[in-house]
Amino acid sequence: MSILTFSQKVFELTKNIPRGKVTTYGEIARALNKPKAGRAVGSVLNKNINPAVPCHRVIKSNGYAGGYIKGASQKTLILRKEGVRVNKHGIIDLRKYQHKQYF
DNA sequence: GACCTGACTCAAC
DNA sequence: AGTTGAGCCAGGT
Repeated sequence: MSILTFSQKVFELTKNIPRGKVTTYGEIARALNKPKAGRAVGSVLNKNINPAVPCHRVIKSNGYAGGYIKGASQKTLILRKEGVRVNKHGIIDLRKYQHKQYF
């Protein structure tokens, strides 16, 4: 049993994602040994307001940006600004930009 | 404690 | 290769 709540762990892992890289909701879930909790991860980040937690770097497993408190368009805008290439269809190449430290 | 919600995922069409 | 539906989980009511 750990002292940190699920939410706290999600936030901590998200903080570790470097600029110019991304990870997926599912990956964070797997890193927490809960491979099927991707949806719960999204629910947690949905409430994030802390700028120290770069939740815009967490995207869907299919390459789409996914949701964002300020709108999905803002999310892709910030990612591009950080050097992540997002094609005209809003798709991000995970093979190239995914942060793999959790493995 | 049952019920509902959602920034998800993946196998199966 | 795009869509669909069922499964799953934490949190809030």
